[in-house]
Parts: sequence; structure tokens; C-alpha cells
Amino acid sequence: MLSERRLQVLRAIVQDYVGTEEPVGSKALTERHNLGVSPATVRNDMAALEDEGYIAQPHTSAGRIPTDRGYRLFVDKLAGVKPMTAPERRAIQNFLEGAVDLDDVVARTVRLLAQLTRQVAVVQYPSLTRSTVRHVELLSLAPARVMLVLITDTGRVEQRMVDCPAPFGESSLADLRARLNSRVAGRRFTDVPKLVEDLPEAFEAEDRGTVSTVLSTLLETLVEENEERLMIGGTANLTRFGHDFPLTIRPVLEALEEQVVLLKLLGEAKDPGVTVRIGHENAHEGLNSTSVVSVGYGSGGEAVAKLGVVGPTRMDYPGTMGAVRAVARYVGQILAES
Amino acid sequence: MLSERRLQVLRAIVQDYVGTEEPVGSKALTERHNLGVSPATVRNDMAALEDEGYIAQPHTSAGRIPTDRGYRLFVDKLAGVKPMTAPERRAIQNFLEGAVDLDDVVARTVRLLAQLTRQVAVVQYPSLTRSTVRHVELLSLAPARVMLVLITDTGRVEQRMVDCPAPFGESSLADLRARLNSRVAGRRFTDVPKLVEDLPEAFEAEDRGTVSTVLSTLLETLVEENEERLMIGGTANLTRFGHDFPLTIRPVLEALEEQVVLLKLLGEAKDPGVTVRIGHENAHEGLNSTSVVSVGYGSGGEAVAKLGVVGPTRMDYPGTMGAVRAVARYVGQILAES
DNA sequence: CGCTGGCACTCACATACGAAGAGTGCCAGG
DNA sequence: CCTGGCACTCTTCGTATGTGAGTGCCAGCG
Repeated sequence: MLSERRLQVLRAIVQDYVGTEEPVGSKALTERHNLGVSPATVRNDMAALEDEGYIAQPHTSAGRIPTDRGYRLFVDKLAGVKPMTAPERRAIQNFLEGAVDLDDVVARTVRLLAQLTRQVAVVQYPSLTRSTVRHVELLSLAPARVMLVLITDTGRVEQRMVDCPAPFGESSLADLRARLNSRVAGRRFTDVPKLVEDLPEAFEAEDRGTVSTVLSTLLETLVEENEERLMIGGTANLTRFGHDFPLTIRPVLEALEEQVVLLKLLGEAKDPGVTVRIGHENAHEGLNSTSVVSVGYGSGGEAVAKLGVVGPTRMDYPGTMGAVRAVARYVGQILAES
Repeated sequence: MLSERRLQVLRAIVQDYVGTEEPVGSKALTERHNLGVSPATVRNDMAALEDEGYIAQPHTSAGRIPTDRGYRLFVDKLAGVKPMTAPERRAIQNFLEGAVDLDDVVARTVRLLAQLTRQVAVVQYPSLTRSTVRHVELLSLAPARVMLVLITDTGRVEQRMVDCPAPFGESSLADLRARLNSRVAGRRFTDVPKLVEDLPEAFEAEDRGTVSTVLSTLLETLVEENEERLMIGGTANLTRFGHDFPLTIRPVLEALEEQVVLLKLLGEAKDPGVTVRIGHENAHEGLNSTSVVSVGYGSGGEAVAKLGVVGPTRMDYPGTMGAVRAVARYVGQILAES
């Protein structure tokens, strides 16, 4: 177990390194934080911290920098979440309130997060499977062509074209629309398959094929793979990464373009609170030198999606966590209102 | 006027520089292209080309690189558009055909363009103002709350929440829906304001306020500012920009995040064919070292939106132009089918 | 036992110098 | 108008050297 002072030394190292972006030495440490001991003592502590794997030196006779393990300890034990100031909270609220539709909410959230944290922001659209159905609309565009429109309680709208095997009359369509809505409106998307499975039986033989086609399109829309969308922003902040970044930035940009990777990344956050994954804790190789701070958000008590930021492992964790948490909270409010 | 050979020299310089990314000297030129003259002669030609402002040397006693003006001449007079090969065309078509909805079409187009050109791809959603109305749907979500859904012939869907000044009955809603659609279905969005202006008069006094509110929301949705959306991708390709790129890549990423800037950029392309804007021809400062290749696309004869790529001025213009043109053509086809 | 000051040691980094090489401009001759 | 030759200019790269930050270790002190 590390002594109290050694933990303080680690905290000081993390703070200084995050601020200066340069390896921090024993002398500088004692000057900037009054630890009450001499550089030599700090050196001993640093040697111990290095043995434990919390810090490392890039090369002999340079200062120390925190390792992923060091940041982990810092986040878990040494630092809290820095709450937003009142003016900041007001600004967040104001900015989000101007949104006209869900796309706009998400777009604004991304910009806000990127600006607040000066990092790359990732916001997942409210998940379909975790939402409830507000309305299902069917529009006849041609005799054998129907547009299916799905609307969730979070304001998300999905649409699909359906090519019917046989012409489908206006009255049959109205019938299907009514039956469908009476069964699924207000229900969770996950329950929809069971709720509609016997629906074709209620129709005339000639329409049954079309009804089945419409329903299967509906169910397809709910399949996990298609339904997860997200928006990213603030990639320009990647340029503040480090001096060496040709090699650093490339894999990150590539990872950010892979929606699948990002969704996994956000999905891993299980905790009800803010989740932090540091450096190599991220499964994806390209993100080994980044940290991901994420949290769920939702219109009610339950999370319907995730949002977060991606930044260098050398980041201001308390501040970032505070910003992410605050934004998630306000987005949830906005969604609940709409 | 430049002699034929000098133009050939310029063409050779552009091609070599695009290939090697390094300033090209007179000796290397004569070796790789059989111009039939000696390096000394080429040197004279190069001096002339430099006087005219088509090429420049980064520093004394280095090779020459093309200037923006040089690229312009190359694009206008010295190079054509390189058509895609048959397998490439098939691949494009196959890839786009798997799309399930408009978002998917746009997303796939972005990925395709980025991959084909190895540059940053930008695709604008089909414009509302240049499309026609397929259907307007009104859904009653609460007594005094209506959702407005707009569907275009290109498959684009916009929705807005409307808070009504007074409760609005199902029958009035159905009435409004029917009247609205009979007036605007199949018409161009730009004509909608005139077509609906007298609509409130057909309703009872108590509903008139609500009808006006719904209509004004509809018109707001059509306002230029809100209706232009776009998607970008392939930003990882920016890392192939140059060796110096901290300074190069930053402003480009920033510009790409400004939707307004990008829309202007694409909007400037007036030509029915492929438009190329080179380096300083781009109004936005951050894009002074990039070229933008763009083209309109549309479901019918007319362009409903633009797409293009952003890359270094040192790019393979004929190949890029070919890819952009081909993708635009196939996207148009896909949209026409849906 | 823990803290401290002192001291020798190690590298990264910056600066300077020199050689190499690529490329140019110019000129005289064909 | 083209060509070979030649002197000149700079960038680039490798080597050498000095400087300084930072370290590890040790002996002494409270």
C-alpha cells in the first residue's frame, strides 16, 4: 500500500503533466506543490511509484509521466468529478434549448461537448430498442408501395420503403395502421415482435402477404445493427494531441470513422455514473493512447443511449467527467420535454 | 502564349509532383518523360513557366512545384477526366444498391467517395427547396400537439413538433391533412408557400389559429438555413497530407466542422459538370492549401444537391474528377429508383 | 527509520561545422 | 533554338561538442 504522501506525489505529477504536457521532475514538483519535503525525498517516492508501475520515464534522466495505471489510480482514488459552475450550466441549457428536432439536439450536443472539453465528442442517437413507440405511420405512395414511418418517445424518426407483393388498398392500409398502433403505441420496442406476430391473421388472404412484408420490414428496422446511429464532432481538437501526431492521430481518426468500434466503445460503459476507459483499457488498438469518458443519458430514469468524449490519456479527468455528466443530464431533460 | 512543349513540361511536372510529392528537377523530368530535349532546354522552359506563375521553387536550388495557377491550367487544358473502369463502376453500383434509406444512401456514398479518392468526402443531402413534395403527414400526439412529417421525392424525411394554440380534433386534422396534400403533393417545395397561404380560411374560426401554426412550422422547415444538411467522411485521409501537417491539417478539420463553410463551398459549383476549385480559389482561408472537386447530383435531369471531395492541391485531378462524376451519376440513379 | 543535502552520472537537445548533392542560371558553341 | 559545361547556391545530413535537467545513491542528521 502506498503512503498518503506518495499518493499526493502521484496526484501532483498527474496534474502537472496534464498542465504542461512535459515530463515532470522532482525539483519542479516541490516548487509548485508544497509537499513539505525536499526533492530528494520526492525522488525516493517517485522511484517507489515507478516500481509499482504508476509512473514511467520516457528516457533515462527525464522527468516522469503517469502510466495508464497511474491515471487509473488518479481517477479512482485521487480526484473527484469537477462540477460545472452555474454560468456554465446555464450556457449548456440555453444552447440545447434552441434545438428544433432530434437531429438538431444531437448536433448541438456534439458541438457543445467538443467545445466544453476541447476534445472529440461522440453522441449516440437514442436507441430504438430501449425506447417506446409513439406512433407508427403507413403512407401509400403507389398502389404496391408503402412508406413505413416509426416515431419514438424520444423524437427519433425512422423510415423505410416497403415494396408490397400485391396492391394494397387505402382501406386495408388504414385498417393495418389502426390495428398496429393500438397494439404497439406506448409499448417498448423490444416487445413489438411478440405484439404483432399474429397480426396477419386478422386480414383477408389477399392482403396477408403485404401485411407480413410490412411487419418484417418493421422488425428489421429494430435490429440492433441498423438502429444504432451516432454523430461525432470536434475532430479538430485532435491536433492538440501531441507533437508527434502523424502516428498518433491517424489511427484515432480511423477508429472514429468506424461506427461499429465507437458503438462498442460506448456500449462497454455499464456503470450508471460516468465511465472512464484509459489507454490500453480500450479494446481497439488505435485508441490505445486515448481515454474515453462516457455516460448514459435518457429522457426518464433509464438510459436510452450514451454520449462521451475521446481525448488523449493526458487529459483533465475531473473537468471532462464533470462536463460529460452535466451535458448528459441536460440532454435528458430536453428529450423528456419534447 | 506558351509553346506546346512548355505545356507538356508543365503537365509532366504536375504528374511527377503528384506522384512523388517532391519538387521535381529538370534532370528527373527528362529521364521519366521522353520530351526529346535535354535538361538544359527544360530548364529554360521551366524558367519561362516560373515567370508566368505556373510553377515555383520552395527554395533556391530545389526542384519546382506547381502553383495553384499551374494546377488550374493543368485541369483546364492539359488533362481530361479519367473515366472509371468497368469493374470500378460495377463495384460502385453494387455498394450503393444495398442502401435501405436515404441516410444509408448518403452514408454509403460518403464512404465510397472517401475510399475511391482516398480523400475527404462531402455529400449534401438532397435539398428540400429543389425537391418536390411526396407527402405531408400530420400526427396527433396529444390534444394540442401535432407532429408534422415531410417526405420528398428523394426519400428525405423531415419532422417537426408543433404546439397548437388550441386543442385540435382528429377530424379537423384529417381535413387539414387531406387539403394540404391535395394542394402540395407533387409540387416543388419552392411553390408551397403560395399554395397554402389561403388555407386557414377554409377552416372554422376555432381551428384557424392551429392551422396557421402548423403551416408556419411547415414553411420554417423549408427555410434554406435549416434545410441543408451534409455528411462527411474519410477524414483519416488527411493524415496523408504532407509531412508538416500539424499546421496544414488543423484549419482543414476546423473548416470541415463548419457546415456553413462546406455548404458554401459546394454551393459555389455552378457548372453542370465537375467543378474544381484549387487552393486560393477557395474563399475560406483554412482551405487555401486544398482543392475541392464537386458536382451536382439528382434523381432526374436536375441537380438536387452536391457532393464532392476535399484534398490537397497536389491531388490526382483526372482520377478524382472521374470518381466524383461516376459516384454522382450512380447516386442519382439510386435516388430515382427509390 | 525517514528525511536531507551533496555528488557523480546519464542522456536528450541544441548548436556549430563541414561535406555531399541536387538543382539552378548562364554562356558559348553547334 | 538547342545543348553541354560550369560555377554557384542552398538544403540536408552526419558528426562533434557543450549544456542542463533529472536521476540514483550515499552518508549524515533528527
